[in-house]
Amino acid sequence: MSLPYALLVALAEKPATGYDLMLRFRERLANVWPASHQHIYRELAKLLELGWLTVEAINQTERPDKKRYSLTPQGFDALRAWLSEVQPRPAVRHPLLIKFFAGEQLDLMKFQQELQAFRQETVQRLDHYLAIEQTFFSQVDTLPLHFQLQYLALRYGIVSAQADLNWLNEVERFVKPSLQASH
Amino acid sequence: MSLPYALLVALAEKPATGYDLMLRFRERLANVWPASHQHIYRELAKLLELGWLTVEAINQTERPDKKRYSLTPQGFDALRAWLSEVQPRPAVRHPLLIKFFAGEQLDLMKFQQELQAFRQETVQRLDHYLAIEQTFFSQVDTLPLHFQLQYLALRYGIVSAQADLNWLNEVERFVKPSLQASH
DNA sequence: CCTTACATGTAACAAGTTACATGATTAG
DNA sequence: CTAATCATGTAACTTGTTACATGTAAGG
Repeated sequence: MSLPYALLVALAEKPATGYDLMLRFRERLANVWPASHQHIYRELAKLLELGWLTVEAINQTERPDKKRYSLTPQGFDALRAWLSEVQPRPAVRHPLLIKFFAGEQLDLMKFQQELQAFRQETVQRLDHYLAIEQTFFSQVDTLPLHFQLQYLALRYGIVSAQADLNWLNEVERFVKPSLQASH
Repeated sequence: MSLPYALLVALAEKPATGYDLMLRFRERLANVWPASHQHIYRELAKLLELGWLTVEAINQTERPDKKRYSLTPQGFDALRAWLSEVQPRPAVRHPLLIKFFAGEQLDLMKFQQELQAFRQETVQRLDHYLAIEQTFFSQVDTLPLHFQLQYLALRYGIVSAQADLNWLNEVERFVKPSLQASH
């Protein structure tokens, strides 16, 4: 739904190949809109057919040939139109939360382990984000707006991860006593 | 991916028709796993074919006939197996966040409006959750564990919505000055 | 020698959304 | 009279994942 526009955003900043886009998505947009190379190539083909992109073939001898994509004027128009629309909040489907409705069927020991795993993953993700914050955005107030905005997208990741951890603490306060009572 | 198991969870608690399930999903699982009636009916058919459910036809005169689904022993086994596996954290794809990478292309006035819209929606959602918390869970410490767990799923919604609002405050601190500077 | 980086794709499948379809009853 | 509730579905489409496919070069 939004992947084509995420690609337009990336290409509006700078023309790129599918491979470049894959790397950029992995580095900077993993938190915002994860995308596989297969998916990216497929969408690029569609955008090309829509006339929103143009390609330029680049022949290389040492490396495989590549294709550099850029926005056409229609591509820029489509992007700006999308940017002006209010986008709906995405539905969050969280498998872990389903388990909170399983009642009797739930094995509390296993459940506790899963909560631990989720916590660890969240801590790692948070540390990763905090490291980026430190190295790239310690002087964020002096940076131009477009960098500040990227910083705020990172902050979304940080704030969400911290919220998840706070919630996990709450969960433990309820689950731990029951675990001990049961044996 | 997880919808079939969400259905098993619901049916393990109490046998139900597709319509019942749609209502339960709308009321209690909207935050956890939103699902349309079409999707639910389709998945029920699959689960039936897998042998995880049985149906019982109920003929009515005043209302359309209905079908009540219940778990088979295999259904219970499949559910417990799934509950014991660690589920991967879902990828969050947030269209709004893409806009934070749009730089020059972004119309700051429109963007500000979208942020306002997101804030309003989030406030409403939060109020809704807080109302549920008040009316059903004010005595949560005295409730049995399976209700406490459902409460914690609600808490996830509350904590996430509050985190979103905190983040929106941060965003405004950066975006508002730029808006004023630009005219 | 093995893995990673570079570079591009096709095909099959799974999951979710939207549109269409039908038909009775009840509440405002 | 109109909308909502009850009750069940089919079909087309979009989006995302996984598996398969190919081939060179550089680094450890």
